Amino acid sequence: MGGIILDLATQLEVIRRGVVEIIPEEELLAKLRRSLATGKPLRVKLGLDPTAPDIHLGHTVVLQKLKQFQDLGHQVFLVLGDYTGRIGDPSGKSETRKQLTEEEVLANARTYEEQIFKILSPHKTTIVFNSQWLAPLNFAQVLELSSKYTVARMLERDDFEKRFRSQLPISIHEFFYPLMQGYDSVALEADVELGGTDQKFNLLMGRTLQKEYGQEPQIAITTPLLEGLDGVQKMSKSLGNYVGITEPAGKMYGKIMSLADELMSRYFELVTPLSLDEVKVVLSDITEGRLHPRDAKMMLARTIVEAFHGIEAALQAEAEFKKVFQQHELPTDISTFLVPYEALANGRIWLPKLMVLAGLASSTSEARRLIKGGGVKVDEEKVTDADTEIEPVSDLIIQVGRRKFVRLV
RNA sequence: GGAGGGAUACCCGAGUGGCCAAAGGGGGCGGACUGUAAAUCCGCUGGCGACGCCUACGGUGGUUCGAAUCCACCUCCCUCCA
Repeated sequence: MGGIILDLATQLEVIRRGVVEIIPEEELLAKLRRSLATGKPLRVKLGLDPTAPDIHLGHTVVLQKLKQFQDLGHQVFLVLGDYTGRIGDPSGKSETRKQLTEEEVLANARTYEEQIFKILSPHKTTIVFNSQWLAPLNFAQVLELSSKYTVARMLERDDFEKRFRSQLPISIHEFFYPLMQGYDSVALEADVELGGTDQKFNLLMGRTLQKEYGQEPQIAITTPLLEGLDGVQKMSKSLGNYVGITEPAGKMYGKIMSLADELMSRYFELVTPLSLDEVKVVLSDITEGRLHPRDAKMMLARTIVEAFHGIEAALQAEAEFKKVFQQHELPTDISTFLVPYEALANGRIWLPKLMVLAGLASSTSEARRLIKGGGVKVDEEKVTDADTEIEPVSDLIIQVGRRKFVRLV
């Protein structure tokens, strides 16, 4: 339904925007042309490996590209790699990943499904699990699949090659990951597969296998990888340098504000809906002194939060941020803590103990360190004596560092 | 199947009988500076109402006044030969 409405040039322009490579572009052209002529949408595939169940801003780059395809009227398939997830994609990793259990994979996949529709249109998206066609394969079929590719070619892949050269272990089963992902394309008869640049090898494997199985090869389209909060490594949950799309507005805003300035342009380009021209204007305004980098970053944070939480929440997060970090005032919402009666001695409590109970420190030893390091304030007064005992009157505010607050009740 | 090497805190990695709660780096946390950051500088980075005690160097036993360090066995990893 919906059908293909836009002409070739427009489609191509939309598809090209922000991608790293289209391999090969002429074939894409041919496919699009045929699709226009026949009215048959292209089958566009994106595989997700449900190892870490939270979608973050890094994923949104490729998801947005997928969304564009579906807006153009093409048929979008989201392959949840429940079967492949059991192996763990070795792409870009220098070591063997741990294998997940079936239960873990399924639970993660369900979480993905819930989050994915913050970006994609549910009724235009087909979600499939690759166990559907991988699980029924028998040993002979698996052998046949593995005979379609050689060890030498497998070792061409950058990360395998590195591991092989530095004599790190590569399990045989890891060779199956690209084969399985490629087979997904065969099973779906994909016309296009999307993926981050680190997926290039796997995407090309799809082409190879489709040819082997007598199909027209898919087009591989790669999107840039978004750097994580550290600005160095790609955003990933396991590295902890991510912004999850379901995170609360305030937290999301704060995380984006903590980005290094140099990273702003990447985020503007890859995760905001601003056009490249608009981004250029923002950047030149900064370099020419018309726009304060901080204000640009606030605009970035606001725009991103708005995309996932709406304009109201975004403005509120921004107001809160200004209040706490620019004016150094107390935040509006401070989580409260009730001191248990039995923790009191003569109506007083030892501060480190209170901090542990209230979740502000993981141990009294850590609490002592924080106090000695000058990071603890009680009612906005710095405390430096670790032996301090306080009377826990209600509305007393305990602050640790710049961002952890607790109000006693 | 045979020979050799290794496992140290969140990670990497030094330490080969007491001076070791364990060098150094990374990461993290706190402070200063800022624009919130980055960069830079300083401090902290096992637990315990603590100038002391407890738990810790893959696991289990042993030698010793004393073990991360020496011995035995076990587990896991790697290398070379086949």
